Amino acid sequence: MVEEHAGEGPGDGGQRLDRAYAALADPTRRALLVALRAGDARITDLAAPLPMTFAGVSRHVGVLESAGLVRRSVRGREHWLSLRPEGLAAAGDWIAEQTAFWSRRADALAARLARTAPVPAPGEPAR
Amino acid sequence: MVEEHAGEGPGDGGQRLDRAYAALADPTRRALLVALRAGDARITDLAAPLPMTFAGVSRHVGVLESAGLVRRSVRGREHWLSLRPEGLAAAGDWIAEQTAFWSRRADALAARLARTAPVPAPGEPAR
DNA sequence: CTTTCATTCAACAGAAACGTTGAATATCAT
DNA sequence: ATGATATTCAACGTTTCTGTTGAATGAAAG
Repeated sequence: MVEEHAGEGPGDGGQRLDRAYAALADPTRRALLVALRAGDARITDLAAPLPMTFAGVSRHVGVLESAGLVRRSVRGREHWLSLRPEGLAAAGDWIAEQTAFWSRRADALAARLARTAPVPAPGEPAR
Repeated sequence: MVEEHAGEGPGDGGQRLDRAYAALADPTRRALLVALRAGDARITDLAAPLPMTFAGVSRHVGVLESAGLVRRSVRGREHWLSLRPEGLAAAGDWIAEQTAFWSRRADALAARLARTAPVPAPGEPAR
């Protein structure tokens, strides 16, 4: 038994998640993802508006790629980037699972309170 | 105008998000969050099962705290940690917003395809 | 008051990240 | 072939992270 707790996508030991969150932790990289919502783009296109060297952006793109957040398709001399929704979904899922757990606990607690005590005010924070 | 694009929680320039994702990028820190789902705990309790120095864990807790993912309440000589759902929610929201955007686009595209038949592809990537 | 417990702090070494520069590679255009 | 374009790669300096150690602080217990 390997203690596969708390939804770290099976297989990797959470390294996928490590890279995804590390990738998202940089504002430039988040900006790249947002830029790609407008449609696929070459690295040149992405780099143009950014206050950074082309090589710098190229690196960031590499990080996003190996985090599984973008896909690259090489077309001759130009590399086209596109979003990879599954990647972000995976990152979102871990968070979702945590918050779901909390909600469940919160609900259970609320239910228990509602059962055993004089209900203070429906819906309102019971203070 | 400051280009408040794409849901970076107003006020900070995304630094809150930076820290949250950076915090989540570390497996030890994620483990701490998971551990806290079982209930509030002192740093000693959290450190016990981890293959790391107490001081090391203390540092990680500090990171989680300044990322807004946990709350600390000092009680005499012991520090009790609890989860801070709003923190994770904020991190989750950015991701959710992105994926929502994609879904909307995907839906629109699907609808268009269904309506107009062999439309090649909007924008560049015409294969 | 002295000891134990819970925690931080400071200094350190090693590793990784960020961005730059200059050179290398491969593709397209003439 | 020549030259321009799109991109990576390697090396570098700086900064930030990770974890350790040893000392310092402060509260509880004896």
